[in-house]
Amino acid sequence: MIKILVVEDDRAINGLVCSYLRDEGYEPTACYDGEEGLNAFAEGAYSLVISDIMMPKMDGFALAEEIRLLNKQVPILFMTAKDDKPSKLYAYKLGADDYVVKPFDTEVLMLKVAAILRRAGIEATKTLTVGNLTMNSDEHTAYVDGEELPLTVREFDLLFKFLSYPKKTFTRSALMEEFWDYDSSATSRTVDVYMAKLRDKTAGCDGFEILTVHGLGYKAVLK
Amino acid sequence: MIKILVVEDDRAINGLVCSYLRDEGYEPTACYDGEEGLNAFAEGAYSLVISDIMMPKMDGFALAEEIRLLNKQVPILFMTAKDDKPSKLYAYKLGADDYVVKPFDTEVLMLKVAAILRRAGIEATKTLTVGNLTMNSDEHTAYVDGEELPLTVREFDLLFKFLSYPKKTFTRSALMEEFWDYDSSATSRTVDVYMAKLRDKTAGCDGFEILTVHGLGYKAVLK
DNA sequence: TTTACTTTTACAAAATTTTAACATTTCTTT
DNA sequence: AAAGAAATGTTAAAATTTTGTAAAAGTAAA
Repeated sequence: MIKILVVEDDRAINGLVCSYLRDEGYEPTACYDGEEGLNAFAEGAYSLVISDIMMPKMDGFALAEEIRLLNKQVPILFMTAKDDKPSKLYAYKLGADDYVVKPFDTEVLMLKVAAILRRAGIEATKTLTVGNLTMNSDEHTAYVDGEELPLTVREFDLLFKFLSYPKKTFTRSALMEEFWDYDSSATSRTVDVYMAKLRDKTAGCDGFEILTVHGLGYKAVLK
Repeated sequence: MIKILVVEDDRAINGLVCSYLRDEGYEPTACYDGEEGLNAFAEGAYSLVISDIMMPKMDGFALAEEIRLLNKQVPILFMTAKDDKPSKLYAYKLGADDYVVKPFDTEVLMLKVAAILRRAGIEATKTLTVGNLTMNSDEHTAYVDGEELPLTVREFDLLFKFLSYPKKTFTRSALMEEFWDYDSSATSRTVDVYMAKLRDKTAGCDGFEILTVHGLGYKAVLK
């Protein structure tokens, strides 16, 4: 699933954009100011940031500068009412990938999103890379240092989920609900067995670690 | 006939690529530097540009920029010895559709060409060659080492699909949806029977293998 | 009807999932 | 700090699910 961060203080516009993105099969996260956006970005692994420019607390340009410190590659798409050249130029200087002027056609926005992702090589191969591990959800394969790491479907799904949301703690029941059949009678201890398997199989990975959150569940943390 | 512009100063490589393209049924035009390539592009209606990056007179990036002024859509595929990230990113920014690093496998290049044309909605090749197997979708025929391999319609369709998207995993239901009648009541186990048949019939093929992705479906991998 | 192809069926084989038992760690209470 | 309780780690066998395959049964075209 391709995660997109939407930062826009106008709740109506934010909701509209997110809803269209969801319809297109993306996984949007809504934030309502730059500060919130930056925090969210630091937490999750986003493939694209769509941001307004004029916002309270931290404007879009400041947000982009901060994001660039964290990640030099993630594409950024600005939405703005300003149509003057200076800010456009500034946006491109910050490595913005595109620029839509409000009011915009949501269809145009979706096309731009698809184009940006394609250009960034994200859509083509739905891959996730953490350290020396690369996972490809199309191929359902994982590679460590270029060598294939055999994972069963359930192992793959769990690991992909954990690495898509680094630092987030997942409870056993949340995982069971998401990845097991609703009528599965399996014990939640089953999850523990999978965690042990994943820890074992990913022992050679240098970019993350699966930690136990005693009394709650598990999480992956980047290192 | 699909016209492809090949811009590459190394005459040996240029000739090789053109010859393979011709074998696949395309109509390649050879140019030996960026300037020549740009002139040729302005003259003819090309469906795809394959270009080296380091060339005399005008390099591949400059050529791509010029071509983008003339045509915003034509797919561009770069060939290069450079494997560094900056130039890769720059290439994508220019709207490159793909990127092969020299020395490359001509077979891989042909598959990429077919994939790009398919993505661009341009009618793809009628023939597909993987190792000693050649399939022709027009005639619905397959040849292994020049000898005809008898395949039924369904077998042909399935194999052609798998080899068009090597490494991609296809679920049984996705295959049923694509190749079986909407009202077909056939079990998804039917797919398994076809896989067994294809494995049997393609036992003499040396370029690929049909693998089971337990719990998901099947995929073809090149070897 | 014959022929070629498709689908089902049934059983074997393989792979994965789950359980269960015991070991270890972490937390809580004293 | 120590003991007990609770949660988690680990492992291998058992249970279940998925897949391989051959042969029978069904279908449609020549």
